Amino acid sequence: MADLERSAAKEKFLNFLEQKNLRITNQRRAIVETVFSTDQHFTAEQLLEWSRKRDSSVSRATVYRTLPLLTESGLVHEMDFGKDYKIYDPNYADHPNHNHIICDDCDKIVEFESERLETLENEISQNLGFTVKSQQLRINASCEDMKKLGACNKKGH
Amino acid sequence: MADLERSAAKEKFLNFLEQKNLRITNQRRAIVETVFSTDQHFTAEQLLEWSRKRDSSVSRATVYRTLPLLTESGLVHEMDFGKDYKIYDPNYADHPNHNHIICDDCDKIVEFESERLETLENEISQNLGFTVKSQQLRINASCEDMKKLGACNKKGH
DNA sequence: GTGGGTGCAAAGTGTTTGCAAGTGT
DNA sequence: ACACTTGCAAACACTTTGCACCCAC
Repeated sequence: MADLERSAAKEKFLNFLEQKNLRITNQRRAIVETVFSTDQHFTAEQLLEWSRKRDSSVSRATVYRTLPLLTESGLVHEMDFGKDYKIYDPNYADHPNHNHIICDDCDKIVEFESERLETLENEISQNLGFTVKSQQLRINASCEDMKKLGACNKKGH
Repeated sequence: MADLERSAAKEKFLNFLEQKNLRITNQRRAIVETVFSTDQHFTAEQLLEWSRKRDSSVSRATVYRTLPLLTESGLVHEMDFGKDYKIYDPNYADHPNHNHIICDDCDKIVEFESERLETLENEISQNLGFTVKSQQLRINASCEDMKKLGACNKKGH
């Protein structure tokens, strides 16, 4: 579904590097291609592992140094779900205001958007005298219905 | 305002310990009294510092070992605002569904509650086939209006 | 008395950084 | 060539844990 969007994102990021006079190295290319060839959320460690399949010379340091560039470019979103590592979301540019429900049983993460929610958030913030820069709604839940349908995989990842 | 609620919370926690056959030591007493004598959010390190004023024998290890008990008891809420340390909120029992706006400029945290928000969240979750266990809305914002009123303290802490 | 609790310091974990060598432009 | 990048390993910041001693019950 998102093949075109993904290669567009890759393109955008390479432009972003150019504009900042940053170099397009083989390692960065491998990382960027990895990021924008998946729809999945990932951790820094996963990104390292996957990127190394494309270019085994990619180091942990380079991954950690590239992630801030990706988030700064606005194409990837950094999230915190209360685990001790951060989770990155490559779908950010397409859906900048999506929220997440996490199943506490199987760690499944489902994204959703809601205009009503956004409107309400802006309203509340304005009443409190703030200007919203970003919002993040995190709902921890159990997907009981999914379990009944056999879709909740307790084994986690 | 919350003096009665706070000593009630302390009481509840001591009961919680009893029920689990855990001991009420001087160190735990110092930590608990510290927690429930403030309205402020705090970090583990701050809790250590404050607790040591009551009992200098409190160690970092004991603080870190007591915090999970406090959250397990439901009287304190653990939160993650994307910093590299966790923030604890002793107001949880009184207002279990409050949300937070963080001013990115001065790190000020403002709590708020909204019934409409809760209703909306539950509705969305149900539609997606989840049963909500907890929700956490975090809004990052800038308190420009507050600055105009002189209430935004850029110096942070 | 005994099983849980404590302080200490060492170990862990995810992430950042100093440095010398390498490389895109 | 020059400045930006890299890999490595050491450094970091926060949190957890092994151990021998201690103490609430």
